[in-house]
Amino acid sequence: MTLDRRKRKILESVIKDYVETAEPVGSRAIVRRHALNVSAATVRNEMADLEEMGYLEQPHTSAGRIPSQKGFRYYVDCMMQSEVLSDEELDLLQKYLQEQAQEWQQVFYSVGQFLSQVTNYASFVILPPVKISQFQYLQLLPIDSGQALVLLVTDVGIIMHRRIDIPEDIQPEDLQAISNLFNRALRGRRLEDIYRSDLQLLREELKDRRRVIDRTLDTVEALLSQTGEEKVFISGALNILREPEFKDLEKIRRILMIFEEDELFKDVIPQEVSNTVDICIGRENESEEMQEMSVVFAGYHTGREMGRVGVIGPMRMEYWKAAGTVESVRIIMEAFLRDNMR
Amino acid sequence: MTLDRRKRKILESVIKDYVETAEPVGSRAIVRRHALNVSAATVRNEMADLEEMGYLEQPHTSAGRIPSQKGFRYYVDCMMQSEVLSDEELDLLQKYLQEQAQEWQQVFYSVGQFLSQVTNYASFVILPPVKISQFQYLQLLPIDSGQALVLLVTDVGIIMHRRIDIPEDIQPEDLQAISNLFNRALRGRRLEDIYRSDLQLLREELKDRRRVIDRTLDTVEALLSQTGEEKVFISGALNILREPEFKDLEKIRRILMIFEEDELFKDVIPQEVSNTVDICIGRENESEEMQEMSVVFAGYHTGREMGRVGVIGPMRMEYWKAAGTVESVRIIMEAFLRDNMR
DNA sequence: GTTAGCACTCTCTTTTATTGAGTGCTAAAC
DNA sequence: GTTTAGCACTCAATAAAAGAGAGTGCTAAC
Repeated sequence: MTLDRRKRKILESVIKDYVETAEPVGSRAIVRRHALNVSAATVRNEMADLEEMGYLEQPHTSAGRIPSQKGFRYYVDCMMQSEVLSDEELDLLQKYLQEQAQEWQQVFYSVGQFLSQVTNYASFVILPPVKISQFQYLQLLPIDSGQALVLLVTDVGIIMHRRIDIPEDIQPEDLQAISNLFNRALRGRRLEDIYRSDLQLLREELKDRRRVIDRTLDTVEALLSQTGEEKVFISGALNILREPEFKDLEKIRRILMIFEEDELFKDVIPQEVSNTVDICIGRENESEEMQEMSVVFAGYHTGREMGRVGVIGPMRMEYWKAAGTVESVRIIMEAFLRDNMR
Repeated sequence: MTLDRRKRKILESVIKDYVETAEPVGSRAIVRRHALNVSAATVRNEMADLEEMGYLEQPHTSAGRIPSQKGFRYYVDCMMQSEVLSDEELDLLQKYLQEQAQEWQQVFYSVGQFLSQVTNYASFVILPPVKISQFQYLQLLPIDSGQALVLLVTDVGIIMHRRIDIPEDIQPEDLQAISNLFNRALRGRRLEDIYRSDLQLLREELKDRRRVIDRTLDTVEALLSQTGEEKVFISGALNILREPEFKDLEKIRRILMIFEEDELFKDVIPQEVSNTVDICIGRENESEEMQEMSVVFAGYHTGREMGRVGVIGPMRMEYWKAAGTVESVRIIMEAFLRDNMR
């Protein structure tokens, strides 16, 4: 499992060159471009060894070598040095964040934009599901004669709303009373608990009361029913069109469709995330369609919840750059959320 | 400018076959597939005429003919019979609308989904800019100690909100008083007028009053500053990957990037829209990137505002189907908005 | 253990033939 | 005058053949 110094150097050279050129790398090219003090023939012997060990493979007999999935894995595990963000990139990220600091969701969007711009891969930011946060506040507001707004605010300041019809004769005080009713019953409860049980109880309790209460209950239920979903921001998905290994339009279409459909996409990214950068290479991905792609990602905390952030690119990926960028972004984003939001 | 019966029949045959197969159409194929009571030689002569007149063109000498842009234009203007939605399609549209009827914006999204699914082209729905609608209602709501929500509701029920910091000691009644202040001053005014002038006046008038008022003014201004944008829903953009004429990945990327960026996209669709279906074929489009695509669109009314809806596909498009579908959708959507919303 | 040398392999590119769909033109038929 | 059969001709697309070149694996010498 452990390789000697020279083999490692050669493996690294193959990876670097292949990532850059997308072409198989030959022995001569390696001695020329990387200061190996040996001849091409020696490199050839070493490469033959590396192939036998499974770290390299040959598209056909008379071609150079390309790194195998196992080769990338070894590199990532045992040799890679993450490349940290440059000062310019840090400035850029700060600018992105500054500009869009007002709205909670905008922060994630900006981070995604930054990630895809800096890495040239598709980036994603998956927000923690809303259902874990707490009910803080419900307010019924009259908007028009016969219409009211049901407004629901969570402890992290997420706001949901929907309009309902109400009888014309109802007074603002009544609406306020109903709001208070809900607030007394639900304040501080987790949304998922409310959805699962509290709402039922409340419904029992309030049976045969006013129509508006029923409507409100229904509306709250409808609003909560969506809180299980995790919002996804994807940027730079079209970058894969630039990768020379993707020529098959039907394959591209399938991948882009996953990027388009949040529900599909979420299943592509592993659920269990740690706080450190994790990497799935090629067939390590569970998803059928992602067998030729790699995912570099990390979990991030927003208070007690956890979201996921990362990039997706071809297996022939600049892992060092991607890993460093994702890691930096994770840290800066966490800090930003802690300091500027709520 | 006017073609005799037989020439029209032949032009139509070429268009139908070419749209279906994406291959140049030969004289023999025409007599075989369409019940022309003449020989291939006759058709050849007619086709030569049509080519000379500019309605057909030949990729190379020994190929069949394909319709030129002018040919499509003639067909669309003088021969086309729009194909109305089938009963199943109408049912499907109803289902889409029923399911998503709750939220104003969802309606447009559903309509877009339907359009792209039925036509297999990319669809778009451009919403009228919010700024034309009227200020109905502003409410300051305390959420947390030191935080309040500024809530702005328009006459068509669009809701905008943002959180602001407020002094801890401020009372709910104060917030209500400030809300009332704004409401008295702004109710019924158009958002764009408020943004352009009223807000300035109000600022003068309220100078040196409480900090919260200032904050609120700033927030309202910030909210209104975005109301000039027209929201765009696009569906089925990836359908273009299926069209055989699009093989060049760089070209595809440029087109998809336009679909991704609302600001770019809006410029691709003509501004002046009537209430009937309009068609831009190939180079009739102003946009550089859309020279090989066609747009079938119509304007729709939502009260006094006007939005745009339509589909985008290759020049080799089923115009009859697209035009009929867009027209039906426009009518049904207008009716639905009128009856179910507000 | 390392390296020069060389035969060998296999893709990629270029060249050459072959095929076939489709045209345009001419002359005869209607 | 219009239509049609017939035929030579054109040109892309496909297939087959030839050539070039990058790179390997192996052998033998250092």
